[in-house]
Amino acid sequence: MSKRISISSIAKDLGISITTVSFVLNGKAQEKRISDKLVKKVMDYVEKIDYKPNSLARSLRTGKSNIIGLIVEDISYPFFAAIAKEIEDKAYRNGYKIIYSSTENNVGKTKELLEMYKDKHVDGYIIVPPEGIEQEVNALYADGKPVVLLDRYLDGVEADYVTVNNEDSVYKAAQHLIQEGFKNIAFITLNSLQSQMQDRLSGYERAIKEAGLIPYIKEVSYDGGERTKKHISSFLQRNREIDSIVFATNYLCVSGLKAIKELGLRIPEHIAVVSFDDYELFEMYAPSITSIAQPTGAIAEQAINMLLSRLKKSSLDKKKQDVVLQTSFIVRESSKT
Amino acid sequence: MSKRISISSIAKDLGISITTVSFVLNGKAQEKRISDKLVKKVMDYVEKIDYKPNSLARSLRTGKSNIIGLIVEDISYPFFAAIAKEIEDKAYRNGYKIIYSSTENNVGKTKELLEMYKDKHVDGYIIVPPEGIEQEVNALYADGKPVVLLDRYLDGVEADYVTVNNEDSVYKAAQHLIQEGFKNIAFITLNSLQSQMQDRLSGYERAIKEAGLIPYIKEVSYDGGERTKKHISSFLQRNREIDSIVFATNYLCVSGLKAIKELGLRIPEHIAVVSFDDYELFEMYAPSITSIAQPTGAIAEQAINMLLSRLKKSSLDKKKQDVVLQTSFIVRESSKT
DNA sequence: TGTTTTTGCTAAAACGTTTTATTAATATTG
DNA sequence: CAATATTAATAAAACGTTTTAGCAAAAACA
Repeated sequence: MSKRISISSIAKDLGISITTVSFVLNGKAQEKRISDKLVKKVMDYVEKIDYKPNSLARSLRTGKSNIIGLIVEDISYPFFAAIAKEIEDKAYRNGYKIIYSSTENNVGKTKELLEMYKDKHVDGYIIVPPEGIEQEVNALYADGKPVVLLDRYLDGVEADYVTVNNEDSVYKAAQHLIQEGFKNIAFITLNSLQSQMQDRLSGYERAIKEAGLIPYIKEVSYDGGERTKKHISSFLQRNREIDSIVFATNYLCVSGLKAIKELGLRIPEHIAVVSFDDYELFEMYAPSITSIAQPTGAIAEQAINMLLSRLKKSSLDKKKQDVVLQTSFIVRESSKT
Repeated sequence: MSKRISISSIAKDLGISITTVSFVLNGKAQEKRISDKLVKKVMDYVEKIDYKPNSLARSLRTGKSNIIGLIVEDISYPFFAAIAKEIEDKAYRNGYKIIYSSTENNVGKTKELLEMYKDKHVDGYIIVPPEGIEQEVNALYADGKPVVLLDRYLDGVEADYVTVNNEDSVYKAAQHLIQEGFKNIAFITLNSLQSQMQDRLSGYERAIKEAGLIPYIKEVSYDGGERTKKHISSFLQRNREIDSIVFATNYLCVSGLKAIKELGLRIPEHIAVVSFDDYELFEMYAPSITSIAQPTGAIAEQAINMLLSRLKKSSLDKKKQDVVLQTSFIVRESSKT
């Protein structure tokens, strides 16, 4: 086993000082007036022995880790997995690595995660925030760590945001159903106070109100399957006049589709369906399901770009940015008369 | 801004030595014979000021980072996303964090990733290895870093493995089709030399040979959509006698389903379908698709357990372990006559 | 009592960098 | 020619830990 190679072993081998080696390695040769000859000597040697600086030592000294913390609700949801992929890819190309975690919308777990991330001296954060984490996020900001929030809004938090036009998207989706002639349009959503859910609900309510229709709102909790399906099923049975549904998320819609199938209802003849958040399944399903598609690529790109630019200039002075991206409405068979 | 709090500031505040504080903090008070009184004093103070050790400094000194590197093919594939979630969860509960990356089966990128991970002093690795990375993986092992390989096998590599019974699963799937009376059974796979793909192919070939049938093997490359579909489509058109297909992966099957639909063929009347790797879509599709389900939870759990146990005892002496988990065969409508 | 053991604690080195302050040598100026 | 400015390089401190080796006092022993 060869002796551990370090900046000081290089200095010794070359008969020069550690400082000089460090300057050369950090591209400060010009600024610090190291002679070209010496620069070349160092570079050649470093090349030859394939020296790689120890990033831990560097981080300890500089306080920068070149790590970005990514905190999403659940990395196994297609939406977040897709975003994670894009973010990782771009971060990697900029010399950053990603540490990720899933919050499962649990505030306690999220707080612990933030502790651990801080401890690892993460340089910046991309967070899909659960409710109740406002203080901690503000603390990060106060600590000079850039934060970009994703997917949802947090009141009274000084951070950059990337969201989509939730209200308007659902408004338009409901309008589409109205135009197609549906009269009793239901909205099935999570029992959650998260901003994106509230906004989607508002969009529905606005469209229904404008059209002078009766709102049918059902809030369910998502448990990954059976119970959610049951709740939707009994809701539909108790309100047989419902002729169409807007689902607030794609997994709720999947549960809904199962419920509808079990009830023996046909889409769209008996009941029309529109879902927020597109999903491969919706394209393939028979009938195919109309949906509101979020631009995952653009969301991820915006988020990582905003974070990287903050990291570059440590420009916490710049005013906070809100970016609202546009969804696209994909009309398929499930909503046409 | 309060002065940065460290082990030495604590020592100073308490009028004792750094060493003592460190010993107490690391639970070595007993061993090092620090008096109970002093231990309590330190602990109380640490509690009061909510001191958290700087993990960078600790890592620099100890060479341990408490970070696990997770390298998968593509974090946005449901299979890998599901595994990532489980691994992250368990690692987190054991005080480890996960850094992840996607290789996209690119050897060059993977090598770079391993460089970066080494640089970050990652303690252990869970890798879904692309072909051609054998040397680098062996180097990790030689370096004393535990490695667990996932999903596929690498010849001549000293590492723990977690895989599934690929050969046998496909053998049984083909047998199932044979028993259902299908005669011209095709196998559509990736043009890849990866072990899991080769094993799946072998299983198909064995079943076909045993039954004295003609093999129909089509290797395609996966491009995420259109071209793959076209290739499958033209393959089916050129071989109209084919009455059933086994797909080697779920995304190939999705492309296949699109091709089949476009050709106007009905499942299973005109053509039966079985896919490797279950997918939510298969359960919901009309007709529902028979599939070979991988136990993602068990795979992830095995992998992280094996890695954690190696990390605990740094027991590189222990012989390498191969764990082969069993898939389950889910018969649905697409393969029944 | 004098010697050895045990107890309780600590000094200082090491991990591998970055960066500030400084020095010595050379070049430029008045 | 002496004084000043520039060039080229370096010593040493700092980042915050862990850990080896050792020391002084108290206790146990002969």
